[in-house]
Amino acid sequence: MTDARQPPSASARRRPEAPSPPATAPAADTAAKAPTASRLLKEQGILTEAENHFAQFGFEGASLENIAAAIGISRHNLLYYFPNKEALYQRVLDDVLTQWLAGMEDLSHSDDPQQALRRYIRAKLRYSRERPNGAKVFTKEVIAGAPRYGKAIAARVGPLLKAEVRTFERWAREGRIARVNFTHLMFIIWSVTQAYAEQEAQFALLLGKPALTERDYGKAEELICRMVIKALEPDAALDNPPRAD
Amino acid sequence: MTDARQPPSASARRRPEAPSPPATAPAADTAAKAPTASRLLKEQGILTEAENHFAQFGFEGASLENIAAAIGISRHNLLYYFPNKEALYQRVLDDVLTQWLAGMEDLSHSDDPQQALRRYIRAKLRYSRERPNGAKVFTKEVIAGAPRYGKAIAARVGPLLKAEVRTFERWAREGRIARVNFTHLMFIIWSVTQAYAEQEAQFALLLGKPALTERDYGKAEELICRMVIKALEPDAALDNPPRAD
DNA sequence: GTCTATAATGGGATAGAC
DNA sequence: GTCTATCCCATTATAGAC
Repeated sequence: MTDARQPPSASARRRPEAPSPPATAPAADTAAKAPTASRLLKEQGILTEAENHFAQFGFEGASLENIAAAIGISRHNLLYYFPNKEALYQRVLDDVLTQWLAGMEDLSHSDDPQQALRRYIRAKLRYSRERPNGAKVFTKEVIAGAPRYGKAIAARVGPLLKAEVRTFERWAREGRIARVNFTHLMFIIWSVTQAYAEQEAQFALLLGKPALTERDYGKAEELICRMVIKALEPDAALDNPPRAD
Repeated sequence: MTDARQPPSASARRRPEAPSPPATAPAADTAAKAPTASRLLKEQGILTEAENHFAQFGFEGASLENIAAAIGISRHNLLYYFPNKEALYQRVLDDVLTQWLAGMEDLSHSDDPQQALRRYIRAKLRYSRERPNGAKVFTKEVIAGAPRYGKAIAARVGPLLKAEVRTFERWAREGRIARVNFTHLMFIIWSVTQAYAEQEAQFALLLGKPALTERDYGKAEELICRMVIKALEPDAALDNPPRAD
């Protein structure tokens, strides 16, 4: 953890504005809130830092003061870009969820169960590795009972999960996979893949390493895929009990 | 406490001889100062409430004021029983870890891989159901990078995990289970079983229920066991198990 | 053991400077 | 449009009085 936290110096931080305004189409949208590339850039910087702090301290524990200080701006400057703490938090979670749901849609559109699952697990693990703090913020929110983001989870994840389960059930009817409880299967896949983001510190600690390597993630992927795919291997012709959901 | 951190030297560990059990750390303070029964009772009440609050708000977010108020005492009365927030937090985590490690020791002492794993998964899921807040506090600590409890994890979990992996490797040598990465297998079992504590809110939300029922936990247990046991079925025809080393 | 005072922190609103 | 300064109020850790 780079803790090169520096006190917010009172020195004036004059950043020259973008010297050349986009002369191409300035009049396209007259007074419509121009996205202003520099603003988007700064927002992104705030969001990244906020993700780090929310991941480490949770919603209550994180402070706007520290988030702002970590990127060298004042708290009031931060509040200019996001109206309040809650809005900043919601944006962080929105972005994480958007990334995850993209991977889930891919899963539904495939037509080869094994390959689709392998791809999904691989993608989810890659997110965990590349953007662990997003997963951490999400899990902390869920642990607390999803008091601030529960509605968004129900609204955005619920429908996709149902579609996913329907896809699995179709595959099961076609005899391509065994009929297990597919909802719980998704819960389990989520849990495991996210654990490699959230608990990286613990896993690395127990492996005696400073951090997990690409090889470690490869081993995890191999084992997770093995577990999922073996569990979904059709039970041959032993018996095919139509299991109640 | 005891900084028994040892690098996982694969070289210095040649003999599979049964190692002397690495003296699990005695649970916190012993009977050094004869605590009265009423004091123990009050301590337990504080610990239970602290577990709830730390689970919901994290270390930074929880306040001694609220914990004390929830059980009808003053903050200063609480501070009489626990010197500060940090000590209270450590005690909560000590108690959780003690419970988990007991289940792990049982796993090592069994002689039937399948039965042992089923029992372990069932026990871990039962903990998740009966005492979800302990798991939540633990996971939140790990998510934050284990800044306050990392040493205890390394000292208490590490040795047991190694013993566990050695047991699995013996079973694999005997051809009773397939040879997978057993360390990651344990990581995965932990992640999944704990997820049913930490993420109960999310799972229930997505199932459209106010809370998970015993049936839900039963379904989870069935699927988790299936995944683990199928993944450990010896590959038989593919490559013959290495009978002797 | 309980109650109260103080200092520090943090979120938020408003006004105003570049 | 972007950023800073001042004020306000709630919360809380800590210390000390009773």
